[in-house]
Amino acid sequence: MTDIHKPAERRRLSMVDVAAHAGVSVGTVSNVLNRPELVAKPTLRRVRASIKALGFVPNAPARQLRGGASRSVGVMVRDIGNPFFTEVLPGIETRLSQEELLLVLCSSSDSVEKEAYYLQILEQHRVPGILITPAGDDISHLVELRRRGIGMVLLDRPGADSQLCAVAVDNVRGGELAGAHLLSLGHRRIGFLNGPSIVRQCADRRKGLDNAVRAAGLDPGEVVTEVTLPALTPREGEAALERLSLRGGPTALFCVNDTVALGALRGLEQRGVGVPHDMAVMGYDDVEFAAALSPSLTSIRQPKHQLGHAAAELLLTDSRGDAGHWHQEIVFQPELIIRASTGASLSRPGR
Amino acid sequence: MTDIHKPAERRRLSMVDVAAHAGVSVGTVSNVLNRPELVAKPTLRRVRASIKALGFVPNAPARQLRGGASRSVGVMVRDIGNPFFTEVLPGIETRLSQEELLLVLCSSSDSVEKEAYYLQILEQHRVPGILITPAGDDISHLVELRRRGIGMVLLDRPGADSQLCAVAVDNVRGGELAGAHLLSLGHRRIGFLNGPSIVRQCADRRKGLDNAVRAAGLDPGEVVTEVTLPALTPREGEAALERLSLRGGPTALFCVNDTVALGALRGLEQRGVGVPHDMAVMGYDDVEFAAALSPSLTSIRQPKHQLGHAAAELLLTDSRGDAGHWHQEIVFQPELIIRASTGASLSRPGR
DNA sequence: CGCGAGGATTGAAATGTTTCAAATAGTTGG
DNA sequence: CCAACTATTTGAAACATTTCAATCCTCGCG
Repeated sequence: MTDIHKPAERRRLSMVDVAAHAGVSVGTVSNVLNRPELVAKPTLRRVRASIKALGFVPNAPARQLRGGASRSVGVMVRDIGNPFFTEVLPGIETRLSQEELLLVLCSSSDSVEKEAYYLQILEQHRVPGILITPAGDDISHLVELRRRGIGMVLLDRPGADSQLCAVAVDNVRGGELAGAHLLSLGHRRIGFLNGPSIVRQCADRRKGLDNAVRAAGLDPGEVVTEVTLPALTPREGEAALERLSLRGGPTALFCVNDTVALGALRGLEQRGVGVPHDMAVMGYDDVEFAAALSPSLTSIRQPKHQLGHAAAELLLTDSRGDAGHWHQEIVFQPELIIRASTGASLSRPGR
Repeated sequence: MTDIHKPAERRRLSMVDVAAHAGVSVGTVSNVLNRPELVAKPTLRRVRASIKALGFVPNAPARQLRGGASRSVGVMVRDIGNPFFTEVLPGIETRLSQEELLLVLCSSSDSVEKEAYYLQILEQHRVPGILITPAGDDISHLVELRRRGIGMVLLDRPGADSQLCAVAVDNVRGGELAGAHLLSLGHRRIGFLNGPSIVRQCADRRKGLDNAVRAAGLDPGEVVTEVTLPALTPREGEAALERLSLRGGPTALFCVNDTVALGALRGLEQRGVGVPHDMAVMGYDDVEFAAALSPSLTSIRQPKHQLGHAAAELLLTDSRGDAGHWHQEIVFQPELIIRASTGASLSRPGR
């Protein structure tokens, strides 16, 4: 007969209480929880009954204090609002939940300081690993964390020369695909709505675009007009149009991601600029909604779910500290998805 | 001169090491960290120098063991892939990060078992609070957790009779708005692409739709044809069209959310059904991309950022266990956003 | 010169686990 | 009936903190 008289017990139950209730030692209770095969059947039953009767819930921090690393991994993104991350997250979550790992989500909001702050907290929590899309260009602090024993995998960012594992999509190649596509349609003046060039992905896509222009025997300086947005949101995408002379300016717009393209599309419609006739537009990422936009958006597809899954996988091996594992880099290839917004069957851009 | 000879020290540093290095007791080190005002200036300097020199990082689990509750709150969503949650998350994150709280993200994938599993882990971690969109209809287990001292706030779900705080948008009202809009355009046969009715939001929106139909003096059984989707994804939205006799069937489609509407739009286009002329379509949530779809999507707007922010706020007061705080419910009002997909200026649905 | 006040520091208990060597009980073979 | 095992169980140390009563100084004042 378990009978709780106290209306609201102050102290939470511990294994000591369970042990007393079941008439065994704490060591045995611990064994029931962690190595039940060592415990005799009847004892097992009895202890389990006590646990249930008392409503005992093990204390994870205490466990961890003794045991070592935590069961949560950190995932740091630059902006949770970005649908790209939303589509990568399920891939990560799927893999982590298989390992019964908790996912601690941090958003650096593109601030190096906030990133540093969160990293510090994660280290204090003794997480076994961190999956991160760094806010800044310098990743030496990440290498340092890795050296201190925290698994570290760069997400959507090449590890390059550094000692870090990385999972990325080839952004230079993506930029090339986009550039080549627009050039093949006859465009010779391309507006590039880009993010800040300290963001690696942005810089790489620009590089790819330039490569494509040069490959066509043209001068990037002549062909490409870049507008740098402070943030990759629809609002900024729309606002960026102001800084671009629409008439007599570019005949095509390459947006550094679909979110920006969405804003651009909205803005162009308001200004009565027809897409793709007056202006071709393409995005990047091929997020879920790209195909359903008006007009449907040509984009560069990234295997987002796979990206997340592979990153999680790599993090698992990295944080296990498997011998024989040094840094590894997985690079996925982007894919050009042609849709209406670039009017692929266009003879020559108007005017 | 701090000189580390060991190539890779096994044991991590603890406050004991810092104390030794600085020539003080551990108690003092602790004071430096937690109540620096109690410590004499020179000592403070010395200890801080030692911390830096040794690279000491406090151990959060140990801290918590002594101190009590953790600095992480749980956020349980039904599906991280759903853009609705993506747009709610920033609101939550903003508020939590102000309190220097970590956000542990759990996705129940609409499984009651997975939800229960995660809740158990969160309880073990002694989180001070949980923000949750429950997977099932029964929330008694949540009330129980609350009783055990874990702050609990229902997200996007009315707390109703129960003892829980809740932040929600009035889904019945949303359904009414949608229904009234379609009816006012002359539609008399409405297809409703709904989710499983155990999901509260789905059931409520249906109820609202029926209300609107009745308010117009009509019989919901005649007007509404519901198709129940197993999951609220574009894919399922598209597939659902098969189960609806498009010709001679409904003249309008109400989709339980924008993600489903996106799929429906895609499917209708493939089948050559013109929107809004042959079929009016509306969604729910008014997510970021709704305005830019082809055609732009009429939807029911929910104040998503506010929703997240308010939920986090409520959770903070609830987990502080402030006296004078009992359960509180915040209900936001949805708003009808009319766009092209319902062809608002339509005389009468064709055929 | 002695005393008390008050600031600074210390030492040890307490937190809830896990782990492991040692103790105990139970069983089998001789 | 004992020895030698084996299967269980136990008790205490260890983990890294925080907290708090107790101690130690150092001044200032009478």
